[in-house]
Amino acid sequence: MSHKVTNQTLATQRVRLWLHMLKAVRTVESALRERLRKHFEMTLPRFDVMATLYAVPEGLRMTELSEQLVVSSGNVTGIVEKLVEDGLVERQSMENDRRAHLVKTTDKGRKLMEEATTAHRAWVDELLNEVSEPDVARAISIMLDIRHAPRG
Amino acid sequence: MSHKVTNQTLATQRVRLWLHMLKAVRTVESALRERLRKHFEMTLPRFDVMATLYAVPEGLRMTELSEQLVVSSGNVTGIVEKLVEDGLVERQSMENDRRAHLVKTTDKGRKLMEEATTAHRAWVDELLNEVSEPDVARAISIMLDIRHAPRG
DNA sequence: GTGAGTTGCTTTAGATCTAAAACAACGCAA
DNA sequence: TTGCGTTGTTTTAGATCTAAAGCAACTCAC
Repeated sequence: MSHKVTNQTLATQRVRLWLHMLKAVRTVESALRERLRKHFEMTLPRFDVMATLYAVPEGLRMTELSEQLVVSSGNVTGIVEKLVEDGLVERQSMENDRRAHLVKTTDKGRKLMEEATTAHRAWVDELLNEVSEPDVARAISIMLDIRHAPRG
Repeated sequence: MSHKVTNQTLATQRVRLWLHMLKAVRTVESALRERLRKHFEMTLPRFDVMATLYAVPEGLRMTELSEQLVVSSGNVTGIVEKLVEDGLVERQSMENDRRAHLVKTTDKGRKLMEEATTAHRAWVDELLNEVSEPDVARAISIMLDIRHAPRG
């Protein structure tokens, strides 16, 4: 049955892809982490939160942050706490729902991210330098396919 | 200058790709973590180490493990320690280099991984189900490009 | 209105992680 | 051989992370 054989091979290839995705992500993360620490004395998770907030001046709720970043809500609580201590973000209670908090960057935070996002963009461009424009588009589409696959 | 504009757009697209890669990886990791815990009472990092060792019966040194998995050596020390406690792997001192240790799966570990790798393969196949065969090949190639990019 | 279920977030316990220091073993030039 | 830089791992301190429990606020059918 060539059908079965084909599927098995495809499954094997998908596992291979998965492992390569993991390695690629960890390699890039490692490079970004090192540079963020060196140039901005900032950790990668904190930058990720800051960058997400920097892109949305109105601010985001904790839940929205954790969904955007695909991390647990408890995790976001801790990171935001540190960022508040550093004066980079501020939390506001929401009038229509007293359980929720709106998190937004402070002036200090925006000032920092003005430089940090520029550097980050350049670093990512450099780290993904080998990926051509058509491949970038194709890869984005594939990553979206993966994320939106029907979950059993 | 169309050259500059083109490059800026490409840089922006590369950042977008990077963010999509992160989300895709975290989404798949999350699904795998949940299933590993449910079906095998095992964490993802421990499975990753086990799977790497399971593929190499002769065993691997700590450094080789950390390079394969793209994690710090200190991290591997901790994970392997837990796996030894669980009787899933064993450490042997190497005769030609007394600093190094060879880590290999035990019978118990191989027995477990016999089932676990099968399930894992099926899960990954399901989670990446939307990715066609040509796209899988393309994506693998792109991931390799990223990992082997010249590092500044 | 009110009680049950849901939601938004924090807390807790415990497992990863990294960076950097510490150490012992190695290798090799002088 | 002896000194010294390198290598392989572990240790340490501290920052993330997740899962799950805990809590308060919200919703909505009754």
